[in-house]
Amino acid sequence: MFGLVDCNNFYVSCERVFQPRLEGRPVVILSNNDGCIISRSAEAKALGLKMGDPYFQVKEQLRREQVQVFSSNYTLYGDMSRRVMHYLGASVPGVEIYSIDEAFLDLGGLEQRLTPYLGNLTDLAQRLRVGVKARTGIPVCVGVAPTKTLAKLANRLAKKDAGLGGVLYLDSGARRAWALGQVPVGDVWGVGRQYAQKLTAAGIDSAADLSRVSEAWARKFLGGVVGARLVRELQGYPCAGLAPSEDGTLHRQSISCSRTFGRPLREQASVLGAVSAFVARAAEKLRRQGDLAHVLTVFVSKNRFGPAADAGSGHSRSAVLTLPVPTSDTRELTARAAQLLARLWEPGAVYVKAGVVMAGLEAPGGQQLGLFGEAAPLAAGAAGEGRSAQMMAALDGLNARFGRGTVQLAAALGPKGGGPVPWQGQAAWRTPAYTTRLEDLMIVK
DNA sequence: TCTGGGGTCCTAGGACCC
DNA sequence: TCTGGGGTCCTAGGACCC
Repeated sequence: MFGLVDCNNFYVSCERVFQPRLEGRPVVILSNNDGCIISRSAEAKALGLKMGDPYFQVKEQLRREQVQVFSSNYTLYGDMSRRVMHYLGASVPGVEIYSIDEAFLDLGGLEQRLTPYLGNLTDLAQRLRVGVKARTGIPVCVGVAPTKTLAKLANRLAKKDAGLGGVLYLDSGARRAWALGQVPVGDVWGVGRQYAQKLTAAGIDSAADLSRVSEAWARKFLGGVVGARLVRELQGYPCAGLAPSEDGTLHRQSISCSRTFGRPLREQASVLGAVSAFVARAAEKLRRQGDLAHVLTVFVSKNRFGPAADAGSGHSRSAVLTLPVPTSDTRELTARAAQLLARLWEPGAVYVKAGVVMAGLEAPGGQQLGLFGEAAPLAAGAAGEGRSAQMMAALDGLNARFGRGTVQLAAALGPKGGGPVPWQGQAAWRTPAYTTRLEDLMIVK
């Protein structure tokens, strides 16, 4: 049996924890660069504001309706997320962190172990909900069902129907059938815009309808094996297990960093500065995960909304490099990224965004084995790697202690003589890092 | 003027190998 | 005339997720 815990309007909820005056009022959080709406309170949703609405398009409405607007504060959200996940991890046998605001729970066999005193899985889910709220201030809903897909569906209903008290357990065939009938096919986990269109055109409107299509049909029209699994999961046959997240962190298979610039850039030096800063950030994440990258990608994008951007595609170009030796050294990665950027560069072009992706991640050590598994005789190289690791550890230590960007490569610095960094974007309404910066600690007088 | 960022998995096709 | 069948790796692209 799976549980799915989902934080309600997570980013808004995080802000509300530290600003109780926001309770009951419409609140939205904006994406990086204050570009789009990415989190909305229930009151904001009721005003018709949509996920992804560009800020400049709804600016007037926000002002008129006195909506409280905030830039995103990922330092705060990340820390709040850790607290929620830690509590969940301490409360049930297995937790898979699915995203910053969602976690799957392993509730297998738990029903049998619950005593009359402890109650059933609904009671357990209810206790978790109350516990998270009491310890972190974050409201959550819980869905419980025999498959992940059904747990997501149950969670969705628990969130929508206030009468359920934030928890829904699909404990019988009858209840599952009822739940499937409640949910439009486009709201099923794994059905996006394209598939929803295809499905409704075929007369499949609800999750219940979708649960009745044949496997062959699902394979043909819903992306092959993915679609087949999706339908099986709706029928109650689990196709995915729980992958517990060790020590409360998420291990990723690729790590990236990308940003839309504060303003369009046409000078290669400026874009190189941005790319260097992105490499530094991504390499930091890479080292925190304890991995080396074998594959490096750099991409640059032109404005995809401009008049020239017909057909929508072709606004982005990327270059990929398989590194001779996997690394997490910012200096090595920056040099390689600069080469890739030079390869991509179109003179005269105007770029609005760039990014780097590190993939082919592996733990140190494994890559040095020779053909027959023996340690390769790379004494000099190994010593070099030791020095590199020491240097990077020192870099990370200083930046952790004195703030991000205290020590960085010259390539990632802004223009000489200070002034605004050309690639840095807007964050006009960012709240303090209440929980992670001593200077930002809330003082209660 | 202004339209996010960071992920996952799967498929298909080509090159190359034995 | 006949035109294998595995396998790998790589790239590009598509769809989805929060």
